[in-house]
Amino acid sequence: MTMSRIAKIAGVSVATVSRALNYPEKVRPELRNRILEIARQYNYVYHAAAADLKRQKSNAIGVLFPTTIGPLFAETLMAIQEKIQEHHMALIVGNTMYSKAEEARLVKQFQERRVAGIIFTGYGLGQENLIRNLMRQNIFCVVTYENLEDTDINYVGFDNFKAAYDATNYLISLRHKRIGLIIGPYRKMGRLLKRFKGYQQALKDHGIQFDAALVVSTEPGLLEGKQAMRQLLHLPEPPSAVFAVSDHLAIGALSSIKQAGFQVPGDISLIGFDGVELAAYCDPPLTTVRVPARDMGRLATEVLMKSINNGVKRAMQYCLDADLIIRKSCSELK
Amino acid sequence: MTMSRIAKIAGVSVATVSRALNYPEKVRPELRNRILEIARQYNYVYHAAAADLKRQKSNAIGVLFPTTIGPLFAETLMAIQEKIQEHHMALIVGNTMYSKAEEARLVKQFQERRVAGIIFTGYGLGQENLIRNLMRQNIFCVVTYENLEDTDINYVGFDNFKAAYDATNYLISLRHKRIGLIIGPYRKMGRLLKRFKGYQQALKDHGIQFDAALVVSTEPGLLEGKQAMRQLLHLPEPPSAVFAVSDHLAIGALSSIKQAGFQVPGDISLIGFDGVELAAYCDPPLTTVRVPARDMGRLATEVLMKSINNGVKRAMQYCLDADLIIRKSCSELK
DNA sequence: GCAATTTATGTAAACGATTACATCACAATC
DNA sequence: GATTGTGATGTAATCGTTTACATAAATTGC
Repeated sequence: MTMSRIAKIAGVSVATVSRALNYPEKVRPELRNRILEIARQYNYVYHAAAADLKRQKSNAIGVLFPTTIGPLFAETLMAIQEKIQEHHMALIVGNTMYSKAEEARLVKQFQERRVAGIIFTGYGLGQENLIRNLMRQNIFCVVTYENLEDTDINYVGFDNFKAAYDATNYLISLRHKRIGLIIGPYRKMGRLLKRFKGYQQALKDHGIQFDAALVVSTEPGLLEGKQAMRQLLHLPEPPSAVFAVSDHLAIGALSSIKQAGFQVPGDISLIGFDGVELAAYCDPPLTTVRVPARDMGRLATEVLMKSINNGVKRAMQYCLDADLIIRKSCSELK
Repeated sequence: MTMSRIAKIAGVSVATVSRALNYPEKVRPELRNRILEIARQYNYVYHAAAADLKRQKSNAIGVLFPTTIGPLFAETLMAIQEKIQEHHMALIVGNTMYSKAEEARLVKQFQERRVAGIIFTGYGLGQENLIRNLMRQNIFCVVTYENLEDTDINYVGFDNFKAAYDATNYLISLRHKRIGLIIGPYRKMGRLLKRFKGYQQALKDHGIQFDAALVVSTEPGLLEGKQAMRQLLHLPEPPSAVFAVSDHLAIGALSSIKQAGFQVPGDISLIGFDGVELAAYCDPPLTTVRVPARDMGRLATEVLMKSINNGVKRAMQYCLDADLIIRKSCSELK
């Protein structure tokens, strides 16, 4: 079933059918209803590809994630999803698996489908040129999880440096001096690097010597957190507090600490990052930094929609708050 | 940049350009390279919509999830993702939010995009007609998380009844008689209903009287698990063991039990469902039923690809194993 | 009652690929 | 050397919409 077949049956032109379907107010109600009725009867299904071809754009938008495992990205994805569906658009997703090549492939795929826009989630280093290229091709982009202050790129992020600084600072305020850091592959990822620097700066600002032996860089994951913590525990002079830069890492670390027979926070204070709901259900409930995963998703999608509907305009940039959530996993050093 | 522009520049016909791009072996190497080079130079991007229109199908496939929060579905999604990307296809995702209407809207969207197939993840009740309709329109479907034995529908699932039966049975083997059940909205969802029945049957097979007061049906989620457990704890005669039919519910329940000052498994045995990695990192590590989330995703995608490539054929149906994983959260009733 | 405006509909040309079919050159066969 | 076969390329129709423009009919204003 196609519009022209419907047109034939209704004894009108395809233009009228198209209008009846897309701009109902443009066709006389009586006729419109007749057309709609025929479409329904014959099970007409709109052919998006044909429309996309003619209109030279689609109503699909692409989202790029490193991975969707881990509750954080899943929340952002969910928020994006909801907004997208509100706008009756389609969402094409891709996982880069932290690989540049895979990312390139996916972006190409998005271009081939002529997506209206792309949301980059927590992207790596230096995609700025890629994004500018896309914008030039009229594909609007937004970046989440980062703040790209001195660029002309849309973003909805938070201050990774400050968030890590605050967390470290909190530990210091509890008199901790030997503070371990368990962090993802920060050398490869802009926002992790910023967090690393936030940690360093907090130490520096309080006259605490940075000790490379106290930082473990690892892949994200529960097991990795556990292993990293074990490593820290075996240090000649183990830390009295640990900042695990993801709740998943922290939960892994927690299990390692308990297994070694230590108490949290009695023997070791532990602070996480992300603020996933789960952190509140740990034993003890995990102090953490809440990153605005849902809000970023929501806002980023809105920003994208605005860009798309109003043409380019100037960059829209939002830096949301990431708040320290104090629960029970940290205590003052005796 | 379009094929015909490239054709003009190269002094050949569009057909040749199309062939150079799609069936490289069909055009003389020298000419092919010249065309490819021009395409590269002029930043040619393939126009998927145009091809889809002409070919009357797309290389996109749709996936439907109730929601993507909760680690389980996220894992399945990830597995699907990987397979899809291996096949160089595009993945359109939609969240039904457990709503029939939303599901219908998304399916329509998929149809409009002429997806090659749809993966239904853990679908509700009686979509069988919907699916048969889609198949008739040449949109191949696979259902995961369910086994639809006596139908002609592709599925890659596991035996929900048996999985729940086994878990309950295990508790019974530890001499428990009052076994609580915390479960999602089983009245609305086929697979939850089957699990409920598995629980009932296990009781029955061991001569234990079913007690409706011991089952709490709730939305999935940590908080809900916690509340449900609280409710169970306040019973005049609380259960000595609880089967929480999702690890998330179980973790919520666990926190509730601890908060009330009871021990797991000393006072109350607890068993989860799903077998997410996280369950191993609880305190105590959670005994659970491992559902083959990744495998279902992988296999379902493969089944779909085969359907698509080979035309319809007979239904492919796989019932994978869901194993009981015994850890530390259950003990024998004294 | 006529011109001017508005509203409803039709006409037809795109959009950018794919592909059946036609053509042509050349090699292989007897 | 005529015939057949093979491989490379071209021709042109087609997929199902959208939309600028044309036209016709109805409404308005004076």
